[in-house]
Formats: sequence, C-alpha cells, structure tokens
Amino acid sequence: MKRPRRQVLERLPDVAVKRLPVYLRALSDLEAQGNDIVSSAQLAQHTGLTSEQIRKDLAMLGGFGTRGVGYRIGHLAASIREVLGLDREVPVALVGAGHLGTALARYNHGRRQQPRIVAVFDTAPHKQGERLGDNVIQSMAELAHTVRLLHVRMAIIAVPAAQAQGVAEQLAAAGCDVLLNFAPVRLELPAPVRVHNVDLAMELEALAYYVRAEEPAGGAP
Amino acid sequence: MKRPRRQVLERLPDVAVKRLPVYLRALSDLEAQGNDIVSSAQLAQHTGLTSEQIRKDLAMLGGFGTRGVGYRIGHLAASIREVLGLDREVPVALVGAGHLGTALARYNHGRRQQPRIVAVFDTAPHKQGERLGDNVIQSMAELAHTVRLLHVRMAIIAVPAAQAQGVAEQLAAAGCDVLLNFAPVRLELPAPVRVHNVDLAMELEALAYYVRAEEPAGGAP
DNA sequence: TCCTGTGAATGTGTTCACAGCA
DNA sequence: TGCTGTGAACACATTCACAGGA
Repeated sequence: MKRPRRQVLERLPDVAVKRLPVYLRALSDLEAQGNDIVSSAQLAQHTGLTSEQIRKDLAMLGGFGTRGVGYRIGHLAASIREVLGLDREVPVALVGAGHLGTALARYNHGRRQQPRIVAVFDTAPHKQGERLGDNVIQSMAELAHTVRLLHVRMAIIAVPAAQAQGVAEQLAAAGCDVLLNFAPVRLELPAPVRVHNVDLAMELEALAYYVRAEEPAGGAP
Repeated sequence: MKRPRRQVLERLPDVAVKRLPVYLRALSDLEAQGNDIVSSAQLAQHTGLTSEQIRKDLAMLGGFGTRGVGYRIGHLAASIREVLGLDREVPVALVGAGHLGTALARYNHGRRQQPRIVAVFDTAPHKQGERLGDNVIQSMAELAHTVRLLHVRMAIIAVPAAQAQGVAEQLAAAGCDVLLNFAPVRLELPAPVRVHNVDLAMELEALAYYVRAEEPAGGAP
C-alpha cells in the first residue's frame, strides 16, 4: 500500500523534467527567428507557462541567466540538453513496426534529435529485412544481441497488448531500463526498470471529461 | 433534514481525471476474471497506485463503496463512465490518415470504447473515399459540415506540424473545443478550446533524463 | 473483524514579492 | 532600468491515522 519514494536530492522533479523539452523547442524556434537572447517572459509567451515557473526551473539547472538581460539561447539550450543527457548518443530500440511504430520512426527520422532510434524489431517474418527510416527491421531473436551490442538502454514498445509483457521482459533482460510503452497493458517489471505509459484510448477517455461544458439544454448556436 | 446526498464535486482535479481511465481498465480486467467486488487494496495492486489514493478518488466521485466489503465492480465502472461522460456518445473526429492516424483508428476500432471516431479527414485526394476502420476518409472541405452534423466536440490532430494550426482553427470554427494534438507545435487557439498535446519526440527527450544514473553493467565514463 | 471514508498532517509544486546584479 | 534568482506564502496533492458502518 505504501510506495516508498526515496528522492535523492540533485534530482529534478519529474514535472520539471517534462518541461525541459518544451523549453528546448521554444529555444529552437526563437533561435531560428534570429534571436540570441531570450527573457523568461518571452519564453513564457512561447510555451504557455509562467515566467516565474520558467525562472525556477532554469535556476534549478544551475542558473546561468544574466540579470537585467536574459538567457543566451545557445548556451541555455546546450545546458538543458546536457541535463537531459541529450549531449551524448541516446540510442533507442523500437519494437513493433506496425502503423504506430512506423509513425514513431518517421517522427524521429531526419530531425536533429538525440534520442535516436538505432534498431527496429518485429515479429512478422515478412517485415524483417525491410527498411524503416534509417533502420533495417530485425527479428525478435536478434533483439538481445543487438540491444547489448549498441548499449541501448531505452526502448519503445509498439506491439499489440498481448505481446507487450513478453517484449518488455526481453528488453529488460537485454539491459533496457527505460521503456516507453504504447500497449494498453500495465507492465510488471523488476524494480530498476522505469516504464512510461502512453495509452491513447485512456487519453481519449480522460479528455471526454472536458467535453461537457456549461452548455444549457437547448444548445442552439 | 438530512439526506444521503452523494454529490459529485463540480470539478475534479485534472490529476484525478487522468486516473479514472486507469481504474476503468483495472475494473474491466477484474470483471473479466470473474470478480464482482473489489477492494481499494486490490485496485492498488492492479494499478500501481496506493489504496488511500484510490479511496480518495472514488470518494470524490460520490463514494459508493461498502465499508468492510469493497466496491461493486459493475456499479463502480458505470459511475466512473458517467463522471467522465462516457455513458453517452462521445463522437471524435480524426484529422490525418497517415500512419499515426491509422494506428489511432485501429486502436479505437472494435473495442467497446466510447470516445469513438466517427469521422476521418485527410488532405490527400487519393486517400479520400478509402475506408479507415469504420469510417470513409473525407476531404478537408467536408470537415466543417460533418463535424457540425455529428455534433463532434472532440478531435484528434494527426497531421504534419505545418498543417496543424490551420486544421485546429477549422476544427474550432466547426465547434470542436477539445483537441488532442500529436503535431509537434504549440497551437494558438481562442480561450474556450482546450488542447492536450502528445508530443512523441518530447516524450523521448524527457525520458532520456532517466537513462543516466549508475550503469547496470560495465559502463564507460 | 473487515474495508471505506475523511479530517489532519505532510509533502510537493507554483505563485508572489522583492532583493540583487548588470 | 530590466530581468534574474530566491525566500516566503500559498495552493494543491498525497499520505497518515483513525472514526464509522457493514
């Protein structure tokens, strides 16, 4: 019943971590517009967050703004990437080359992104050997070897629900400890593995809550 | 005069709303296993949340557990669906029939789900007229008319970034006020429209943060 | 006894207000 | 002056501890 949560200081709160990529994109936009310096107020406009929130977050990363001026975009972006670990190679394995897997691979392909898909696996024999983005689809039998060889620690599970648990276990056994799971099942894995779930059906269900506003009965627009 | 008036709060906190679909799925699993009654402790096991958390949430919905016993699965699930608005038709429009859109449509197809995709749109003329799940792909020109006709208030944006803002505006103009946006851009829309973003690239970037720490095996630097 | 429901205590994140520096 | 950085106040969410009904 009790979930012990040992928070080693030095670690950012999860909510802040989720915001860092948002800053990264805003910075990239601003840089593309030719800016060199940005204030927390400008970032607020571009992200929809408050300027105080942004200053708090950025101060947590070490605080490298200049009072009275703002943040140097290039420097700030580099710092955020460093904190997130995006300044190194972050190899990702994608399991499942169906429509969702393909969409993810395309999403990732080409962009100057760092978590980069370096291996794709699928159970369907007829897909194996085909290309998907920058990768050739491999069989599940090759998963353990490839994942270990490429030092992959992060993986995306885009397989049907029935296969997800098995795939997750194979990934964990091969050394992956951060999983992004799109299958609509709760994965049971040993402690060090962190699972982040994205469940599109649940997402829609939750959103339904907000589709009932103050619409009086005779809703004639 | 005292009446056992079980009143649902006017507005549930967003965090709680996000958990309701989780309960719904756990309940559905438990029901499939032949259970009739469930305790908050059992739900905790199935969801990974704490039992206190669960009791708080369920009490917020009106509290219909039986002390010393637990919750009646069927009744509880029905209540959650009602709170989320899933006891009525919740028609959804899907814009973009690429890989992501197709994955979403498949995800939704067949399951006894309530936010149901009732219309699909795409710009590509060669796709128009094709089937996707239960729907025939329509042109963007038909969007406004169809959305209004079917009283669609919720929409999924699964188009390239460059088109997303335009699509969002068309949807909003046609009466959609809850959008689920998969395009990697921040949408600017008038106040009443609620946008929920799912950005897969950002998701990966944030997760990269958790791929550091003590290497499981012989790491490098 | 069981397990729910809930006030109280705690913890966590956000906002405020302003000090401090360019 | 302008904008960052930050302690303090606040709001919210979670956990605890136990009261209360089956």
